[in-house]
Amino acid sequence: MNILDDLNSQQRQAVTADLGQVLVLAGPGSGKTRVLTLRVAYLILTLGVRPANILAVTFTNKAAREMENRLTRLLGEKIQGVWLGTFHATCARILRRESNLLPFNSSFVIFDADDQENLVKRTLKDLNIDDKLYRPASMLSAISQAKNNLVLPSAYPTRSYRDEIVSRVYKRYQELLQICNAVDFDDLLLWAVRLLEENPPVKEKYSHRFEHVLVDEFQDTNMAQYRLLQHLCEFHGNLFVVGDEDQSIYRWRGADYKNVLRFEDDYPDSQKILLEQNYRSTQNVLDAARAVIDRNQYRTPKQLFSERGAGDKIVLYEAVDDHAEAAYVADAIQQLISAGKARGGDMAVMYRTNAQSRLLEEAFLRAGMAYRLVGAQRFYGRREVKDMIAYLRLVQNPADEVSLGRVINVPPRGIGDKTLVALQLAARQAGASAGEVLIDLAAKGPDSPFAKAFGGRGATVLADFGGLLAGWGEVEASLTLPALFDRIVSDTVYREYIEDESEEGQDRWGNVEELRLLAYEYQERGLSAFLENLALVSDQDTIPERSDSPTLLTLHAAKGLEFAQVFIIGLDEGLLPHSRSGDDPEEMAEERRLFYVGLTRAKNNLYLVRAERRSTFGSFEGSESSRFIDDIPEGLIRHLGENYRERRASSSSWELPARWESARLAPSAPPPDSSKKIERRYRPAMHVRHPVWGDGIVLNSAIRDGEEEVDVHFESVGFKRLLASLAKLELI
DNA sequence: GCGTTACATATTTTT
DNA sequence: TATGTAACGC
Repeated sequence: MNILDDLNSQQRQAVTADLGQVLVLAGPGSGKTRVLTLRVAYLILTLGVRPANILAVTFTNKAAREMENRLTRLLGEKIQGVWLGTFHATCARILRRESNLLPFNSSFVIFDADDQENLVKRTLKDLNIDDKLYRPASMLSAISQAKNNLVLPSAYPTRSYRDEIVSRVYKRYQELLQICNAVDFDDLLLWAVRLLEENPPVKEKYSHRFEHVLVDEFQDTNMAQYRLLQHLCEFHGNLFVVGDEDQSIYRWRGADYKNVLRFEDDYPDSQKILLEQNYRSTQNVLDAARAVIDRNQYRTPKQLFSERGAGDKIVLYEAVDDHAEAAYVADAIQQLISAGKARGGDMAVMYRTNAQSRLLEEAFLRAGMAYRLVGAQRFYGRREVKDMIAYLRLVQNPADEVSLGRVINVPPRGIGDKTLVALQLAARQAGASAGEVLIDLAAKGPDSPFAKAFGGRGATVLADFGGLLAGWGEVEASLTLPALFDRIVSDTVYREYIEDESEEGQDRWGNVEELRLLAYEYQERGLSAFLENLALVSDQDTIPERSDSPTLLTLHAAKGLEFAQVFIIGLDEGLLPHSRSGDDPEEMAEERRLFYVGLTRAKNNLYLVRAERRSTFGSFEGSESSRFIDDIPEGLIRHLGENYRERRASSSSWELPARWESARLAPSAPPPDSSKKIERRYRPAMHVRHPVWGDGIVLNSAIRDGEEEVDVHFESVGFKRLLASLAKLELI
């Protein structure tokens, strides 16, 4: 069997493992995708399993596509029928098939993060809850967490007053989703699990069908996904999962690497196979990575080894400040390129937070160097793109009030807040969807029973909009998708609305055209397939694959990628590990894994970079070296930078061009004149009144940077820190 | 409905 | 620092 020829013994053991439950723990660069793909090929070619009886799930479209390509190369036509896709896409597929058993119909739309936020805001308004005290983002994360753990609104625990609020918001949020004939990302999983649990025949159908279930990145599964897998493989019991606890970096999205341990508990007869040979990195890189990750608990220790030799030492560069840090990176990369030691596309700069990319970009720009920034502004997040998608969604699903709210007055057609609220009210009372009311208004005009609910002008403009909607609905079946798209653009005069003389306007229209191009590809499959893909495809998929420029990206975005030269910047306490991880050991362990993921992206060289001082929100502060650096054995490191000037002077290496010093910003302005003393106007225990927050008591007051900062406890909102010069505080 | 201003806020973001 | 947003006034 030639597909097994190039495998090492561990890989071969995994690919040809006996049926039943198999857990493959695959270190970075150990060929896990290869093993997964070959396992599918092995099932089909050697064991004669029919493709339609195989389900393979991944987390990203990219991973799914990658697998599909490799399988096609191996199997050709024989891959036809394999269910291969992301968790979410797989669930959506099942839900559409079984929608008669669910509280929404098969034209349901999938709400993305943006839509969710809109809906939660509306929920809060509905329930008269202060969105300052109960932030939509925090409500959503609580709801998401509940869904990931399969907790329904009725079962939401109410241990505190806050829980009580969340519970009410969760409940109402779900009702609104249902009114909109929509589901959110988490619902796709949750509903799929409920569908299987509450309808035994359905579960039987799918679990009979899927003789083999295979899973990629298993360490990133949450409770809902884990349960789903259990149900789907219940009948045949063939569950093949591949993952690496050490690369679990999505805890905050509900992922629980402990599912790896759970798997072994739940399936005591399962086989466990470790892939420990690394084909990517030099031994020095692996040794450093291992030193870092070995400090984590609850994991299977692995002995990663490489046959690529020790390689170069890891460079640790300590810059004087964050500007110098960025300048060093840009310079070092330029030197590498001009010395012919690397190509731009071989290099990446990784950081903990997106904000860190700004200084890098500036440094690259100043040096006249091209770069590729991952995850900056998202194509699908652009306003004009979202607008067009909202129109299309309304055609498919007129009940979608979030999309309706988005575009009913875009371009402006005189439908304000009041009219919109009246419309929703009328719809609720009639037990109809907002879209139906609009269409009825358009058809019957003043004779419509709804006309009375609005002022004369309101009824007219709403009817006009309803007319548009109804018109699109009629032609949807007969027009191709791009034709429908054009019709909407022309009916709404959308181009004239966004395209002005400015470059920005041109860009905007360009984005709309790009979306139309995408619609063109969906001529055959139609509107609903198009919308589903838009919802389930991530922005990562829109990144151009090929480029010969260095890549700038977050550590999260780097997972699964590899580069010859890797720079990791910001190795300071507070940034990596991030201060938000606080003293929670689980969070700290995740920060460590994140660093580990970054380290193991490197094939040849690693550059760890930090700054003695960096500016955070305006103020300039000294920073401590990251604790993770201390974990790397001294013998693997070569020191450069601020603290090591002597060594630098004695070495004639290219890592430190003299130029970088001049690349730093001009000396900063002299410190604010401290001679002009500022008097403290507020003292503890003073009673004050704020125009917004009302009455409060001064807790403390201090002069900082020539400004008086006052800490006040308000009766309405609690603790606030204010600038005396800005806040209009009144003594009472 | 639009532009201005004041102010709060500031991780990561596979789907 | 710089950015987004929410309330305010026209």
